[in-house]
This record gives sequence, structure tokens and C-alpha cells, in this order.
Amino acid sequence: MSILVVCEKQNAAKRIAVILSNGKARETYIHKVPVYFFERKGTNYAVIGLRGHILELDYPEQYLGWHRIKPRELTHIAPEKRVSKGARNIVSALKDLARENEGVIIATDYDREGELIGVEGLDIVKDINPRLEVKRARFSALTKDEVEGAFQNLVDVDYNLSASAESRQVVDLAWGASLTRFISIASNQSGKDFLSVGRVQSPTLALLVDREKEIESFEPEPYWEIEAKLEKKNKFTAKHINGRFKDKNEAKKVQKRAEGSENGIVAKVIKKEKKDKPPAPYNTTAFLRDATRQGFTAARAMAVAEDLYTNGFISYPRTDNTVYPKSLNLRNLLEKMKNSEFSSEASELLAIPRLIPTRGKTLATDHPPIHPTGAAKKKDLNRNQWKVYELVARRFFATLAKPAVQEVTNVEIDLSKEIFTTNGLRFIDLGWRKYFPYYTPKEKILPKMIEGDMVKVLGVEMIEDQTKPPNRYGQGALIAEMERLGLGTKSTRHEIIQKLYGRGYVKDSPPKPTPSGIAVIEALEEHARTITRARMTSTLENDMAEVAEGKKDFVDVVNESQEMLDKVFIILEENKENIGSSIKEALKKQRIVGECQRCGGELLITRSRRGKRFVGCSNFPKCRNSYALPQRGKLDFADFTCEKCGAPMIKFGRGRGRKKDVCINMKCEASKVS
DNA sequence: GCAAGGTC
Repeated sequence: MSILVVCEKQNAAKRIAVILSNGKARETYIHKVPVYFFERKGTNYAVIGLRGHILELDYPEQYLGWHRIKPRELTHIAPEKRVSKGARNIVSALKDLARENEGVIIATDYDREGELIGVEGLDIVKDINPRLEVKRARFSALTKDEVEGAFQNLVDVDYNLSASAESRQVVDLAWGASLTRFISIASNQSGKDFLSVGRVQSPTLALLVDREKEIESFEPEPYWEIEAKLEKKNKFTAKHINGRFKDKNEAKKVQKRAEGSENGIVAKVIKKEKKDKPPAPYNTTAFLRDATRQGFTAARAMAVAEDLYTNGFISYPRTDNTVYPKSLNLRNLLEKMKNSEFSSEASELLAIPRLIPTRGKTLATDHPPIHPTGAAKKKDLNRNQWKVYELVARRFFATLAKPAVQEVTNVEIDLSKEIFTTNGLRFIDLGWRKYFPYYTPKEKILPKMIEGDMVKVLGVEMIEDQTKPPNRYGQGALIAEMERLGLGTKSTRHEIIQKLYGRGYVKDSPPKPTPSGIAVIEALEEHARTITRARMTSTLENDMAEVAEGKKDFVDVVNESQEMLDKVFIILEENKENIGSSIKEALKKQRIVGECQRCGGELLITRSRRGKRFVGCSNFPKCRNSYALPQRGKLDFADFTCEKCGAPMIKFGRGRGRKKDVCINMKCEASKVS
């Protein structure tokens, strides 16, 4: 008997082979793909890893040209499965192995997409060898117990589960492709400049646009606060207990009254000890929240984390899990970390007799929370790698440490019957914050005071300020909000944000929607609201659950979605002109670089017929003023002109570095990019 | 040249 085992990825294949063969598996390359061979209980095994999905859903060749079929008709074309570009070798290897084996065991991740990935592998091997006997191994961690258990209790492939993932694929493609084409064609955006629409990206962009509108329409209101400068051995300040006064006169009266007293009397002192609990283990979202606060973009942080993962320094960075699995030996891991830059931290924690890690709300089955897996020294890694490694290592330590203990003191002081209040903060025990010092609140030490004490009044000031609009979402906060709304997955959220940048829908950091981003969302909200709402995802989730349970048919989900799309397109087609012109107008606004020095027209970023970008005058051909632009790298306009020659400035940067202000006039010395 | 989801 000989059996082929199909895993989700190469790493998993290797682990599974090692476990099942007790380390005796031989690695052989077939079509450049590593395959692991061994014998076990008289059966020969070959284990291969896929690369996630190996088949891709797309429309038939004849419809790939955007003008070959109307967008609304595209939704009625059945897409077909094709081998993904990067998976050709794997498919060749699968085919070879299908001929040589009598059975196949699907051992992909135990989740919805994993089931479909397995079925894709089956599609390939069954096509070559229909007589293959098929089984499924389900394990929730790549540990010896789990994997052994799964292979001793093989089950059947769950075609309902894989169909639920397929319905997602079909719905996403139909909505995404047809609306992307529609909106791009309506606004004349072709080639690299197309505009896109999708079930996840559009609601995400809408979050940013909504927030931006809140900020823009925010009307600041003035308010006044009264602050007393006080002294009792040390100087400190206290604010009037009313907080913000909306009425200046009222504030003034309070100030006058308080100013009248030379001394204040301590009216109340409340001291409390507060426990400050250690944080839960990292899942992807929490990790990205912290990494982006350290100045990384989410995509960059993920790339660095993946790099650390493949080099054995940290565990798999794509996870929803916030509970360490029982199989993770914390003590061994700390022993290992004694060889890292954090040997003293590891030793301290090892001294705790019983390690009780914190646990978060999500116990997922596919991967553990993000934690260090190997010891690293600063010199082993580059700067970014070290920053991420340190963050992960410190978080791991924090989850094993005891709570921090804060002493919080609230003092109220009476100045001529006006009450002023201030809070002190002191750490009695830093606890976990010693290991994870990133966001430790600042201590504020107040002088010792008891009720009835006299406090010298040095002055009473009125501070004028105004209410502030809400903040923009940072990338980390946006990812957290996406997670809350069920938008995207741990593996895709950061990519979705990058996509919004790539489309020119947002710019800068934190991401700020551009006119075209706003215009696209406004057009969709008005005419195709469904796609801009997170609800579309939750509806789809419900449908998928029903398909997985066998209560609903895959075909029903696809048909319902198609009916909805048909209705959406009736409205969209009616308003095509309007939609197109409003988006075009926004795009034009985005292209303005500045004023033309020759004729007073507008200088615009333009694409030549051959696709090269340059700056030209809006009065072309009357005015032929133009400037060359670098063809590669990110471009943005600055809102000021060159000091040397008066031409507009652009912000220009290649790669990751900060953008530089450069004059667009090549003859000007301020135009040097280097 | 489309989406989102896996993985690299």
C-alpha cells in the first residue's frame, strides 16, 4: 500500500513527515518541489505541501478583455478554475505522485479555506487517478499527539465545507470584477490606473471616508479650564473639578474667586491600589496594533514577521489565537531564551514556581499565538527584524509575568470653596510592565497630603482651548476595526490597506482618503450601497455557515447574489454618466500639481500615450509648458512652490524611505532627487 | 488590467 499525503504548505508537510516517520523521512525533489518519503507500519508514504490555493477562479479567456462583455453581463458568466501561476510545479509533482499511489490523505489546515485547498489538490490527483482512495486527517496543531491522533482516526472530506469556501470565491469575484470594471469604465480609468471595488476593500475605504467627513465637518467649540499652580514642598497643578467650561464668564468668575485665596485646603485624599493585568498573548491584530505604533506599516510589520518566522525566530505570524496551546512548553521556551539578548528576563521568569500564562478570548485550532521560538541576539538581526523580535519576545514574557500594581491618588483641594482636583500615579510593582515597557503610563508623584493640610497657591490660570475632531484611523486601529466588523482575515487585512494605497484611494500615514477615494465611496453609497457595508460580509458569512451545514446549496447562494447584483446594475447603468463625471472630477483635482508659471493655467500630472507620466499644462496645446517626472516611485504634490525658481514642488520617494520635496523643474538645482 | 483567500 502506498499513500500520498497532501498538506497546506511545505513547512507543514515537513513537520507532518517528521512526526509520522519519527524523523526518518527522506526528502526528494520532484519538479523542484520537496516531497517526503518514508515507511510506516508497512505502508509507504509520500508527503507533499501545497502553497495555499493552487487553483484560481477566473472568467474564461474570451472575457478577460474589459470591453469584450458588458460588466453587468459578466456576472452571468460562470467562472472556471485554473492552475495558479505559482503552483505549476506543485501540480506537476501532484500528478506524478497520483500515478504512483493508491490512496490520498488530505492533511490541510482544519478550517474552511483549508478544506477547499485540499479539495483543489484532490481535483488534480483524481483527474489522473480516479481510483485513489480518499481520506481526510484533521488536526488542530502540528504536534505529535494531534497529528498521530488525526492519522489514526481518518475521516471523510467535507464537501459541504469546501463548497462554503467556494461560494465565497464566486460571490467575491462576481461583485468585485463586475463593479471594478463598471466603475473604471464609467470614469475612463484604464490600464494601471483602474479603480477597484470589493467586498472587503470598499467597506474598509468607507470607514476611512466616513471618519474623514466627521473630521471635516467638525466644528470646534471653545472651552476654558481653570488650572491652579500649587505647592506643598513640591510644585504641582490641579484643575477645577468642573473640567471644561463652555462659558468664558463663568470660568472667569471661578478663577477670580480661587485666586482670592493664598492657601488651599486639602478637602479629600483617596488612595487606591489598582491591579493592572498583563496582556493576552499576541494574535495578528494585536501584534499589528503595537507594531504600527512603533512606526511600521502593517504590511511591513507582517513582512518582517514572516521573515523571522521562516528563520525560526518566532512562530507563525498569521493567527487569531490568543490562548497558548497545552503542547507549548513555556519553561523549555524560557530556557531557550536564556541564550538570547533577554537572558536575565528569562531567568527571572523561570524562578516563578508555577507559570500561569494569560489567555485571551479566542482559542483557535490552526496556529498558536505569536511567540518567540528561537533565541536571537541583536547582532543576528537587522534593525527592523530586531524591533519586531523584541516586541514579540517582550510580549511573551509579559503574558507570563504578574500584574502591575498602581497606587492611584485622587486629591481635592478647596480654594475659596472652589474645588480643584488632581491625580497621582505611582507604580508599587511594575510587574509585567517591566518586561513590556512600551506603553507604560507616566508616574505622577504628588507631595504627601492628608485632609486638612494647607497648600500654597502660586497662581490660578485660565486656559483656553477648543474641542478637537476625532483622530484618523492609524493602520493598527483600522485593522482592529476591520476585525471587529469581520472584514478580511488575519492574512489579508494588511494587504487590503496596501491595496487602497495602490489604487490612490488613500495617501500619507495615517491613511487619509483622496478625492478619488471619497468620490468612489460616495458613488457606491448612493447607487450600490450593499458593497460599501460590512453587512455584506456578515450576510455572506451566514450563507457560508448554512452551506457548510448542508442546509443551503452552493448554487442558491450564487443565484441570490446574482439577483442582487442584477438589481444593483439596473441602478448603476441609469446613473452611469453621473457616477463617471463625479469621479473624473475628483481624479482631476488629484492631478493638480500647481499653477503654470507661463500662462496661469493648472499644471497636471498626465500620462503620455506611451504610458509615461509627466507634468503638463491644462491649457495644452495653447501652452506647451511641461516637466519630466521620474517614472518610478511614489509621487505626490506639495502645496508650495520652489524657493529658487517658483515651479511647483512634488513629494517624491522611492521604496520605503521618507518622501523628499523636489522641484519639478529639471533645470533647477532643487530638482536633484538623490 | 478585475476580488479575496490561501502561501512565499
